[in-house]
Amino acid sequence: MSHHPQQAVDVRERILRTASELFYREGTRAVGVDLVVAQSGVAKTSLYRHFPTKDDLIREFLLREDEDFWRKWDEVSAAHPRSAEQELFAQLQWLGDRIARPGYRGCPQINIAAEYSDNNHPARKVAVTHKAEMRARLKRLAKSMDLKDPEHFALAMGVIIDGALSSGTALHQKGPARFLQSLARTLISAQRGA
Amino acid sequence: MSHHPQQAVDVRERILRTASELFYREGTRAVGVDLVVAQSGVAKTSLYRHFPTKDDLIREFLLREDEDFWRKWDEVSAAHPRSAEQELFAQLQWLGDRIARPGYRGCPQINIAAEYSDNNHPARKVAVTHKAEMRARLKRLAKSMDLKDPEHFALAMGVIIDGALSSGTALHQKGPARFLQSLARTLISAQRGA
DNA sequence: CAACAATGATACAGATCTGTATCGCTGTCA
DNA sequence: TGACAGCGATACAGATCTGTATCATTGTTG
Repeated sequence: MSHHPQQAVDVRERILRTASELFYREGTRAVGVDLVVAQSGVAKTSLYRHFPTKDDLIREFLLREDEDFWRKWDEVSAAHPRSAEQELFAQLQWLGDRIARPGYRGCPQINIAAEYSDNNHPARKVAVTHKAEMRARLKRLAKSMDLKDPEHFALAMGVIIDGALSSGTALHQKGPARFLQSLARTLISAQRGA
Repeated sequence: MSHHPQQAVDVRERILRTASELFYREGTRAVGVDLVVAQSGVAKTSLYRHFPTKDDLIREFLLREDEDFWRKWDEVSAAHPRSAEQELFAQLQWLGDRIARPGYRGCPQINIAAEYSDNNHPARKVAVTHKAEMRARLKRLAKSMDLKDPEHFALAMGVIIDGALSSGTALHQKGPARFLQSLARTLISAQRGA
């Protein structure tokens, strides 16, 4: 804690940042530790001092993604304390924007699940937890909106979000980003009307 | 053609079958050609005689997936000549069943896109074509159903299908399979009512 | 039977990948 | 000043991966 020299966290942080960018852009299996070392400008020894194995580094990469994702989510949530419906559309707004960004290359969690078939891979567990957290939050929002079946709404909305995130602009063209809110509107009115 | 000994197509077929199963189950980057050779019981030389590079083999794997997928689709389509709506629900039925199958490990096309970032990878092009074909067929169905905006329906339905296919039962539990038809019903009635 | 085409078996080249071992340097702090 | 912790640099071990070279074997076909 306070005994750690400042240099230490800088090196660790630089490695994780560089690795995260490369892992997301190229895929974790396509990026070797030597490339991470070269790009981050640290010694290979330092990488293995902070991350025992490459799998640990990959896991930390996904954990960082998780933190950033929910931090953003919480910010947006805090900005819409009145209406859960308004919050949902605001969440879908920045999700759509993210998908439409130039460097977007799919959902990190889904990509990891595609790269590693083993359910016991440490990074895969992080991915599973992420999706469960998403469903829990969607369910909470559905309850606040007084929808008839919050569980059903959360699962359906989760599928829609995954579909938009999964391939993004790569397999689809500009499509997914614009349809998130449209689909949510349809789902909501279906659970209100009749 | 008629000059080819029968053995030739058998060997090629055995290689492709084995590779396809391994590639889908473990991921293409996780499976080496040596494993394909060992599992299929052929000589390594034979593999490289029929497939110049591993990327070619991966591409053929996705092409085969494509063939099987649309053959199944066409069969179901032929079984429902009267109502486009009935056909759509039948298509979503077997898609849902496929997702719920024990060995299901995501959408092959999305998985390939996750594994290879290069847009010029031969297998990726097959994946992009596959998704475009899916949208085209959905749009045709939407037109037959006399929906207001077939293009919008096709894109939205495509996102939903991708979401259900992408992570399947791995990141979600039993969810996606059951919601395909439910979501389609909601979408359709939204484009009919009012 | 003889020519030939396809396969099998094996060894190997060359690259790449994860992880380790070793040593020297530097800044901190008692 | 002197012990020490963290980092950098380099070399390397050991495994794995794609792709090739070589040669024997088999089955078909004229």
